[in-house]
Amino acid sequence: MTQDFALARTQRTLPIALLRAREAVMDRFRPLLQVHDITEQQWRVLRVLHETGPVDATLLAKQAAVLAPSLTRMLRALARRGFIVQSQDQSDRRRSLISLTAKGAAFLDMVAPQSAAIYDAIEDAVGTVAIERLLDGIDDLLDALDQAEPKQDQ
Amino acid sequence: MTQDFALARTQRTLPIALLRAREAVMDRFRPLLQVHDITEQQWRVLRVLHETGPVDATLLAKQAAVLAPSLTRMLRALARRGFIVQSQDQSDRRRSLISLTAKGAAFLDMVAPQSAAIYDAIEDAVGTVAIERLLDGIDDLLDALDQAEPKQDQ
DNA sequence: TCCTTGCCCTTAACATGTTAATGAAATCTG
DNA sequence: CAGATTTCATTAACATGTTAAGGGCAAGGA
Repeated sequence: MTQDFALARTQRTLPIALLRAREAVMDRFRPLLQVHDITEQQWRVLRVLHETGPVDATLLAKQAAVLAPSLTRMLRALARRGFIVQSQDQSDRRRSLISLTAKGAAFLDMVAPQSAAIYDAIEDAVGTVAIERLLDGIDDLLDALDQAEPKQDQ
Repeated sequence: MTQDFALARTQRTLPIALLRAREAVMDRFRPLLQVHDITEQQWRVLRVLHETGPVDATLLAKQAAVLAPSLTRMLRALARRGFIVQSQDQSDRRRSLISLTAKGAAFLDMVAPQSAAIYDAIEDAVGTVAIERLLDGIDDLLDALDQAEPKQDQ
């Protein structure tokens, strides 16, 4: 009873394949994150903050690919550790500006080389060209999908 | 301050790119899942059960790409709705065999065409060839990663 | 100005992700 | 066969995903 109707084989569908790929990649990073007592999502938030400088929560959430309610909780945790500070935007008091602290930047500088080394090992194993092809394929997928269903943002 | 040290641009790394791709695809399925009051993960479990027939929890978890503790909770919910039944394997009483019920199969048959239609729309938007290339690229990634770090399973 | 609308962030509630620990059963080892 | 080890499933504890709702603020229209 392999495929006797309209559904594709589960292992050969985008959602599961993308999920598996992500899990396989993240498995390489998990030990590092665990040693430094930080979650994958928190690490993404810190990296985006480093890249962009102070930003409001909405943009930060989008860039780090976390949902707003998750970000609210994570910021509490990151602030408790002194990695970020949150201040009110004076020109629009609904907005909250999030900034990396010196302590947060130092943490990033400490972990970044190890993170980069893991990524390099992945590139060695998979091949830089193959990874670039994959990233390009994903970009094309994203473009095609929001071309077909044009959301208002971006 | 775009990239002044070892870390790559976040938007151009495998973990985030794979996550975004998955989100973009799942956005298409979410309305359907919501209408039928089922989660994405529960839908995966039902589909795998349909494909494979009765299986033990460990294999089911692996095929559906969910963790064992999550599966335990989900099976409780799916059993409550009468979609699956759980029985003890007599040859190994640690194992629990999970089977799709007639009601579960009927639910699958009802939702499957709509799910397939959404997938077809995605294929139309993205292109079958591009999707196949992406899936092949992911397969290569997975192969390369567990070649480099050979786990005992599979 | 009032008031409606929309946006930003937060909270709530429930489901899943993640790791560690546990009990029960099977397997291995001496 | 007894003790140690491994495996299967579950539970626990905490973090995040997901949707809905709410409060505060901004912008626009009558």
